[in-house]
Amino acid sequence: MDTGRHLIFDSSSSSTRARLVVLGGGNPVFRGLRPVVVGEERSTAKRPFFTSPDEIYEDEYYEEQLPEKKRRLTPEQVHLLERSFEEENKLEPERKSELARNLGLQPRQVAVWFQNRRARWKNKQLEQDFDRLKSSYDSLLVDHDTLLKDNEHLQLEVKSLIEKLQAQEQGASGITGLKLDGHVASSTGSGGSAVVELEGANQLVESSRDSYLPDGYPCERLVHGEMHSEEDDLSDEGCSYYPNGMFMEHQDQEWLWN
DNA sequence: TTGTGTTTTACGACCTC
DNA sequence: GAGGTCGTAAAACACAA
Repeated sequence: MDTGRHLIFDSSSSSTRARLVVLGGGNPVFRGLRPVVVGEERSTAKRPFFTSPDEIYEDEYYEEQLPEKKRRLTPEQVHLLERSFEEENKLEPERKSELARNLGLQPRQVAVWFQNRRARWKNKQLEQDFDRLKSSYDSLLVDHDTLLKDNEHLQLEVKSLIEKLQAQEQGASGITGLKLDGHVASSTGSGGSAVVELEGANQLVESSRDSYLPDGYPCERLVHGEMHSEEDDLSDEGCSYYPNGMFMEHQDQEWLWN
């Protein structure tokens, strides 16, 4: 990661700021030495490459190019830049020049500051989007788990009802009008619904449904208001306990995070 | 004081208009 | 060609040990 060392110089005698970039790390004297001048919007006045390691220690050069640390902008400068960024996060040339003049900075510094500020803003946006998606996902997950539990509960109830009916069928052969011809329909592979196919027994099932079905629950497929004929399709095909579009398998949700 | 993680400033490469 | 994004280096800074 650390590809080299930078020695930064500043020309105090002119507005041109010069940076000496020492590439390659290790002893700077023996590496590729390339002074890079950044001045008025990347001044073209570049100092040539050093031709020998000794040149880096030339007194004249240091007299001319005093060492400079990378300076942070003052809080006042940052404040003004922030205010300007809030107004418009893109920088037209006139605005850039004006800001630079007002802040005592190079136009290039203002441009760079805006570039970096946009990058930070974008990162922040991404973080916020992630948080929103994550909480939405977590909430869906809770709903999903709740529905799975409901479904499990329903299946148990159905099973229990069937057993009751079977017992009644055996013990009440003299009662007319109650003919059991039921079974638990196959569930969907995704923890889908359980449906009882009954003939003449809907009232028994109806009597217990309020105990576990939420208000407005789409359970018409489970218990119809009237007797079914033999031709009625009472399988659970297409009858999920999830409203349309709500159900998602856990593995199907992974795309959200990939 | 020192080691380490984070933020800020600055640049080069590449892309778009 | 100007100005944008993206990735990264390195200085500056914050902070725990």
